[in-house]
Amino acid sequence: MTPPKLLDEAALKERELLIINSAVLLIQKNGIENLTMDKVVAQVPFSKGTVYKHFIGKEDLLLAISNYSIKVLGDLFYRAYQFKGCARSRMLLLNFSYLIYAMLYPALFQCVLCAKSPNVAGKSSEKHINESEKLEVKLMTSIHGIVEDGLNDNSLSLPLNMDIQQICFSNWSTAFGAISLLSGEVDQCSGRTSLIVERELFNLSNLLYDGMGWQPLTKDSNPCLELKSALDELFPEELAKIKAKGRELNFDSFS
Amino acid sequence: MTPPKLLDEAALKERELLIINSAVLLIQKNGIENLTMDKVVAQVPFSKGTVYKHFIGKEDLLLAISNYSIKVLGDLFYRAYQFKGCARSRMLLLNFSYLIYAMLYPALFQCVLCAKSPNVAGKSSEKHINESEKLEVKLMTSIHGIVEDGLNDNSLSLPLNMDIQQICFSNWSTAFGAISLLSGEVDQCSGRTSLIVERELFNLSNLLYDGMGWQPLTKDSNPCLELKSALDELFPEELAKIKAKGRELNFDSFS
DNA sequence: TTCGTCAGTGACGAATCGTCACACATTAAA
DNA sequence: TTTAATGTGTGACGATTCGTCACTGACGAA
Repeated sequence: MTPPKLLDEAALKERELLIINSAVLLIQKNGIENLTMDKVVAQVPFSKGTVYKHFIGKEDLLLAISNYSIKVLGDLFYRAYQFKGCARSRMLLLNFSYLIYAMLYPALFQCVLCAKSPNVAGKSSEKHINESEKLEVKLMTSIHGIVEDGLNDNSLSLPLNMDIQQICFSNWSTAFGAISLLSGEVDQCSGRTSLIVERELFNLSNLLYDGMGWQPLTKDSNPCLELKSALDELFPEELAKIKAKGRELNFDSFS
Repeated sequence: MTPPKLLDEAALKERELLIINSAVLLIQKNGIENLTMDKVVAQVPFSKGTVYKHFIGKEDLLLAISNYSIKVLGDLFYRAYQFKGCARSRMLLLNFSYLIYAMLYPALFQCVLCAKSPNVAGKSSEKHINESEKLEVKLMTSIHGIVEDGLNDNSLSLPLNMDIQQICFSNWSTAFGAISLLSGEVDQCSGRTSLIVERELFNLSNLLYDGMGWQPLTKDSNPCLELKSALDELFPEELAKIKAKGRELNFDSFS
């Protein structure tokens, strides 16, 4: 009479990942707006009913993809956090890991943006929403850690009326604004042709840190070269993949 | 044999605006994702075919709504640009006019974000795309003007390796990042509850201006109070409307 | 009056969504 | 082994939505 559990947890997870990966491939090929549950089902060795067992709807699948993306980004952030060097340099490095992520996985980046919209979050399952919140906390952990390192080595002091969380948010929203406005493939703003995302992110981050009074411990000759070599050391594979896509991080324009 | 033009331009424009307004009302009620051409047609004294004469598809309508929104925002920006006071204060004021816009017309704000996505831009008519580009130039004009005022009165000097356009973009993306991350009605990030959008926008903008070395000409005692009174003077109706919605700009938390 | 042109119509096919009645598999008890 | 109960998987189905297109009617010119 005991209700039998026929499926083990691991198989379910694996299947979920398979569905997510198939959906990501479809998004990369057709664009996120043309993602169709029917197409996903066609790509996958399960029927529609089974897919809907995992995701209560299209939006729920989208949120799950977003969560998967945030895991990927969280890994990049953590690597930046763990890198050698002074806190300010690592924070800049972290922002550039965000840019690398946006350039390398534009479809994933877009999924995260879409998942933020209330129409998606409102139609998703509690399970995936909770997971989303946990993942974002983890994402913030790396930023938080770097800020605390900066506070501890006295290179950074909290500005008036600001706490650590606000500092973290400042950095996050700055990077988010620059990257989301500039990383789109379509030139959205006219006259924006002269804006180069890596250069603006570099300048904007440094303006922000200067505004905070965040001092680099190493009075290095060229912070741009320092960033470049750190990126080469920390993200060699990612940079190679970006190069393979024909889009290269270019630091020559602002030496 | 001459083909008769039976419809005058003005009537067409008026009808287009009627369709747009009906669509905006529907978005406010049902959310942007549930906007349906059928529903729009039902709200409007025209048939589907006529609506499709004006907009080649749903995305084209969305872009048209976005353009309409940018006009509204452009007006707010221009009022901030024309206001009295030093350049830095007016730039801060402009950023807050952006926040007022996002709070007052969340549906419009969301439409602009959506219209940025390639799937919308890719399916829109040349006519609306061109209009979009022109409008964004106009939007940037106010920002550009304030920066030039700052340069002219020597309160601001261009940072190393940055031109006016990059300064403009810095301010724009900073405001965009903070507002788009925090103005959502859903608390998206966990732990974000302690972040207050008006406070973070204030702090972030000032950090940026400090980083640029942008000096306020008036050594006023309290820049926050100065902003508050400027907003009261420049946007009394808008602030009243926001109050009527139950959401008030609160400056008490960071006096 | 007759014809040509154009604004306007709404029924239609295609595509998509999510559901549900049913079929199959596995285990426990008889 | 048989039977019952429950978990798992299926894909046909109705409901929506999209954008089109053959048709109607109004108006002016010949």
